[in-house]
Amino acid sequence: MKKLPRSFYASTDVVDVSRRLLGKVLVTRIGGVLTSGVITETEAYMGAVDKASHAYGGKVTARNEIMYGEAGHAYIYLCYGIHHLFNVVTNLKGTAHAVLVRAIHPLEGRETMLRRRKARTLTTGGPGTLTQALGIRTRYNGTDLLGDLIYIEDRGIIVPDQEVIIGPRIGVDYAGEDALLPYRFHFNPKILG
DNA sequence: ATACCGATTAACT
DNA sequence: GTTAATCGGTATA
Repeated sequence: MKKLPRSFYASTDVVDVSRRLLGKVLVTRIGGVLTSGVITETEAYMGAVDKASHAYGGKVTARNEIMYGEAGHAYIYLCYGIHHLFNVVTNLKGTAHAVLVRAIHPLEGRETMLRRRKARTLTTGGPGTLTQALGIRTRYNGTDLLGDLIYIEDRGIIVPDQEVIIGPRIGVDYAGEDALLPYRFHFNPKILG
């Protein structure tokens, strides 16, 4: 039940952070309501040297500047005009590395998540649906994950290497050869029991 | 000011 | 397999 420390995020290896986030628990207390889920899928984005990153080439804009800041903050942006995508900023200040959380396995607050999603069945298997379930929106861009609004806990869940599927990232075909990099990590939530 | 487009999803055939 | 929905970010003028 312990919140991940700043040092977890400040790692200079964003791909390693991406792998180690599997099995951790993403928690929100938005509107005072607790919702949470086990992270089951992530992707690493390697900043300036990654054609798939918003920070490719060292580009700085009002949208992506949070990625250049201190590790352990949330980078949240709107995609396709509809979906709020949640990322964790890693590495040192000035290095725009981040991990996209693509899927969770719901834990606490199922009723709240169902209501937010306006759905009969609770699916959180995509980067846009999980943020909807957890109440994450672009207005929380820049939130410190060591605070009490949005944070990530280690509850001792171990995801063995043999269960982890590694492959190319989704939806980044425009990134040329970088679209083929093995920066996507996921596992079948069935192993959680 | 105007035009193009996306780290997606759900509902189709 | 296909495609409409939808709007802020970004580039261009």
